[in-house]
Amino acid sequence: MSKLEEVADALKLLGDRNRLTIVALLQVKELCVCEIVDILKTSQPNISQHMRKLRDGGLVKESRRGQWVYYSLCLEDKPYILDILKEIPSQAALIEPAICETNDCCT
Amino acid sequence: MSKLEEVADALKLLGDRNRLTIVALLQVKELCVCEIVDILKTSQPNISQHMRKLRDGGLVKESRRGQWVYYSLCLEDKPYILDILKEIPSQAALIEPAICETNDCCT
DNA sequence: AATAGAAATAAGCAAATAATTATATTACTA
DNA sequence: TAGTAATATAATTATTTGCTTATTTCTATT
Repeated sequence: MSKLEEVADALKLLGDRNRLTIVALLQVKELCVCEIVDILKTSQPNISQHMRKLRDGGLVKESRRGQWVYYSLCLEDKPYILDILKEIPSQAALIEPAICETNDCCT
Repeated sequence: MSKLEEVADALKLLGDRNRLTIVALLQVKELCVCEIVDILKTSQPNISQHMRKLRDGGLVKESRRGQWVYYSLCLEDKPYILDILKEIPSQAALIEPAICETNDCCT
C-alpha cells in the first residue's frame, strides 16, 4: 500500500464524527469502552466496532485491566494526526459529567 | 456545525484515494478537469463530482478560463491540511507524462 | 446559427459503511 | 462453580458513497 493510501485510510477513519470525537477524548486521557459509550450516548457494540477499526488502523492501542479494556492513542509515528487534533477544541468537558456516577470503572 | 464536525467533514473528503491524490496534485499546480481525468484514468463525470465535493467542502476553488475550468487549492484557513499533505510524497511525476500530448488545454 | 469540445448534472447501481439487535466470550465475584 | 458485568463478535438493516452511462449546459469556433 502506498504512503498516500495509508494516509487516506487514516483520514477515512478520522472522517467520522464519532471516531474523531473518540480520538479527541483519548487525547485527554485513556478511557474504557463503557466510558466512551456513556459519553457518546450510543450502543456498546457500536463503540466496540469503532474501536476495532481504530485499532486495526493503528491509531489506538488497548490494554485489558480486569474486566475493562482501556484504549489510548498510539500516534507517535503519525505527527500529522496530532496536528489535526490541535485544530479541535478540547473534549475534556465531555468526560467529567458522564462517568463516575453510574460506573465503577474509574474508581 | 461544530468545529469538530467541520474537521471530520474535511477529513472525510480527504479520506478517499482519488480525492487525496487530486489535492496532492493541485499542490504542484492548478489543473483543469480534463488533465485530472487523464492523470487519474477515470471518467470525466467521476472527476467532476469529486471536484464538486472538494469545492463544496471549501478545499478548492475554480476559475473558468475559456472552455476550461481550472481548480486550485484553497487551504489558507486550514493549515492542518497542509500538514497532512506534507506527509504525502510529491505527485508531480504524475503530471508531466499525462498532459500536453492529446490535450490542447495547457498550450 | 450550427457545430464541437469541456464540464456539469441526472439517474441508476453496486459496494462500503454505520448502526442495531442478538449472541458469545472473558474475567471477576459470591 | 454459578452468576454477573464488560467487551467482542455475528448477523441484519438502512444509509451513504463512488462510479457508470446518458444528457445537458456553457463556451468558443466556423
